[in-house]
Amino acid sequence: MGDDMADENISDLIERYLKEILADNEQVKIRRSEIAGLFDVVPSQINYVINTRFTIQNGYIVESKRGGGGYIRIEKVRLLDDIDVLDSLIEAIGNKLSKRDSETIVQTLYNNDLINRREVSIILAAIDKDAIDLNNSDLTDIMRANIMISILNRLRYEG
Amino acid sequence: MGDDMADENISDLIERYLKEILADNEQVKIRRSEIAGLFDVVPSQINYVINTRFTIQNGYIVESKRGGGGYIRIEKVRLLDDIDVLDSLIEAIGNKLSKRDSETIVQTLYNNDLINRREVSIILAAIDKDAIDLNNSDLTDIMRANIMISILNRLRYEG
DNA sequence: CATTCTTTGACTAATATTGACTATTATTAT
DNA sequence: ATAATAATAGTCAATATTAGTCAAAGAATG
Repeated sequence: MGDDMADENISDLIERYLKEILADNEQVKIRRSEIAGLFDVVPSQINYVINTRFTIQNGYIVESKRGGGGYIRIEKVRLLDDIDVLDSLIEAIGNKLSKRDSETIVQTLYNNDLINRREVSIILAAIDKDAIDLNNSDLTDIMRANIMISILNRLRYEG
Repeated sequence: MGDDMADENISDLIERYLKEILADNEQVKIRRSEIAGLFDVVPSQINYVINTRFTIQNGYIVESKRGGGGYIRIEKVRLLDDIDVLDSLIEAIGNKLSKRDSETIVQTLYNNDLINRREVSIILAAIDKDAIDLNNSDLTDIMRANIMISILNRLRYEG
């Protein structure tokens, strides 16, 4: 597996194409079918490329709209200098998250000056037991994990 | 292919046109067929734009009259105080909440200076589709409603 | 060979656009 | 006054135009 450009697959080419645009622009807005046509692949392959290569972990956020004039927009975000705390918290959460552990995490965020008091209470409201309760404590813990990870990912970048 | 806005759909253009007028005026009074002619669309598309983009949740009230000299008037409403904004938003949510409506609500919170940009994005992260998805779109909308109400209630006494 | 990554396409979902039909109000004719 | 007509706006369902999901097939990797 020499790092020869010739043996790149099409997904890699599409990735490279988009990243070249993103080297000069904060964001790129595409019509899915256009890019698919440009590389002669089915439209859903664009989703594959986005899902595997433009994730939030890599510092991209993706927004889209369907219908007439629809689009996919990929935006580069500036990651914070010190995201180690966030990354290790995300790593530690896994699939499920208890109420108790979630409170520990929020406390850690606050202690590390990653969020302020007001943000503490917004986050606690978002994962409040009564809000996300599903009459199934396993599902509740899964939901809490998902929401917390989503918020932690958001805190990884500026703006 | 950077951040150009040239390829919006017509409904977005009409929305933008009306909001530009509303930036300088408390209200805008139009003749439906005139605006339709201006953008070369059927008159009922104006209703579509109004119903999807100038709802009460977004801070507009719409009044109209048929017959000769008929019109549509869009008015920006000024909600009395913060509690009123929160109460009417909570009232409007009900049992389920779509992604689109949730974005409108967050926008309204921001427009009324109840939350800042960072809080906007934390809240959006908390109700992100991928975070709260349960492979059942009805349940997703219920979950989104619950979380949003929980957050709005928190803001209600958080100041 | 087993596993993981890529490619494909059928099906689904969201949003926009159109137009036929309806409802309301104003104006004109009787 | 009343009835007919004209001039508006509203509703709703059909169609068009996008993007998303998912699982199966194929390719690459180790």
